[in-house]
Amino acid sequence: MSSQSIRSFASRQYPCEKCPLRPLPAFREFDKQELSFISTFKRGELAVDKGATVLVEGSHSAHLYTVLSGWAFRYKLLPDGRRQILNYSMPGDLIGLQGSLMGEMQHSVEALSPMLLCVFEREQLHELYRNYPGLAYDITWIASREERMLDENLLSIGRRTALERAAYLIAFIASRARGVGLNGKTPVQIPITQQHIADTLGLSLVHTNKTIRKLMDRKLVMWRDGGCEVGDYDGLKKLARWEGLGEERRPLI
Amino acid sequence: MSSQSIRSFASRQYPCEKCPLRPLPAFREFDKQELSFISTFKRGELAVDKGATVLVEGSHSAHLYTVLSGWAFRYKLLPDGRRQILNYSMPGDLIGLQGSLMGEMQHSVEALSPMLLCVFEREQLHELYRNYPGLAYDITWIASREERMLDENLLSIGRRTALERAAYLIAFIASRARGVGLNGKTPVQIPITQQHIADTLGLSLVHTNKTIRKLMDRKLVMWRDGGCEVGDYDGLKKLARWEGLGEERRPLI
DNA sequence: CGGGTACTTGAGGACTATCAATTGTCGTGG
DNA sequence: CCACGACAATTGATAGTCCTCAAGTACCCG
Repeated sequence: MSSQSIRSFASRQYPCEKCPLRPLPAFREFDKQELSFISTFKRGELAVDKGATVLVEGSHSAHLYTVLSGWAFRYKLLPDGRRQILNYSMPGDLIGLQGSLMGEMQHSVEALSPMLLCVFEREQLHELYRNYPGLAYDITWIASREERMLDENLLSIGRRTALERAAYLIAFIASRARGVGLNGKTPVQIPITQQHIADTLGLSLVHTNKTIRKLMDRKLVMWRDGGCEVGDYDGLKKLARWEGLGEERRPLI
Repeated sequence: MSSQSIRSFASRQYPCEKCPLRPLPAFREFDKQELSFISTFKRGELAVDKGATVLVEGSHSAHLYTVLSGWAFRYKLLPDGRRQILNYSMPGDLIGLQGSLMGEMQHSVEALSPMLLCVFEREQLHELYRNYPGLAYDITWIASREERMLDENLLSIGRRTALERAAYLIAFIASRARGVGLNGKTPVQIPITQQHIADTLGLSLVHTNKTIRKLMDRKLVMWRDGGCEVGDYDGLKKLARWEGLGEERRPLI
């Protein structure tokens, strides 16, 4: 268990009205009422360091977060320490919804990079459902989107070969990252280690390394500066037999 | 693709007021208003045969179902035919929510036994959100529960050994089935073939057979009448290192 | 009886895991 | 500036798991 610091800021660097994410084409327009409610809903911002554990399996968190910046991953552990990464979170994604609804967290979340999170009170979720049916619908939509991603991951781990899996995963993450403008300069830099990939794909670290090496030999991906970059997005999709995620504009809570 | 008949009944054998599921201890109480709205929401009943395809990936279904009786499974296919079973549906479960929210179905659903389904109109979902925040919350809760099950399955396929996976899956299904009173007589009879188990666990049919055989040798499960029965539930849980799903009472839409 | 489906079993080979070591990078302390 | 430890990536060897191929059995149904 890591003990990296979690600092919270009393002040808001990003009031909702000036949310840096909302203008992105990936997100749908919100009307004034909705925006002002979200602004009330937001309790503050939380900055966490790389490696910090944001949420812990088994705990009862009173909060719910939206990623403002940075990357994280969601995972579960077996009693003997085997780890399975379930999905990744990046800007615009909701963290901790499952815990808010079901009471106890059933998975943990760890930051892959420094992150800035918007903090919401779990308690106010009821008010949201009572007074903002549109937002309530959005939250269900977001849960459903997560489910869809899990379905894809399950298909991948269960039925794709190691090489296809790796290709799928990298294409999938890169595709999501591009959707939220994480490709400022060159291709997106995905800040993960091969151990993360191994724990996502259900492979050993050694075999993951050899598999990624094959992708690199084919010039489909590059591994630089402790992270990975896509070399040939379409090549990855084709190898993985993956259609891509037909992402329409989505809500941002 | 199967072409078994799907018959619809104009009449209702089970008006919501006499729903055979609602009295079960697995489900939470609903108030009168909620019940009467659900009764309006319900459009009719649909009877499908074993083997029938209830929903098809890629289609735009106008409906959403709740299982009244029978079993089904949700799956995805790779272009070359490899199949991954994502989860199973049994009485009380919602089918097709993802499709209703996201437009296009991203997975297919096939009946494992004859089924009776309550049919709802996707269109009315908005009215539900507008006027019944409690039910809206319930629907999100249900989506979240599905996500939790997928998380567990992902952990299983990714990090458990073949033997543990099989033990987990059978314990998991049996546990859910018991929750909805499917153990009328003796232990629950799970109406699946070894091919289904193989496609759920990400294993080949042959290896699945050998794995199940080991479970049978240990008297943890029995295979009879083309279905499987639990021989030693706690033994399965222990072998799989699985805690069980702490199921509180849940909503029934 | 023939044909279909589901379950079994054995054998050989492909794919992955484990073990053990090496390399390279980076930040810290001498 | 270099030694040092920590971490990530890499590689080779060996063993084990799992897949594919190929048959064979059992049962049900027309």
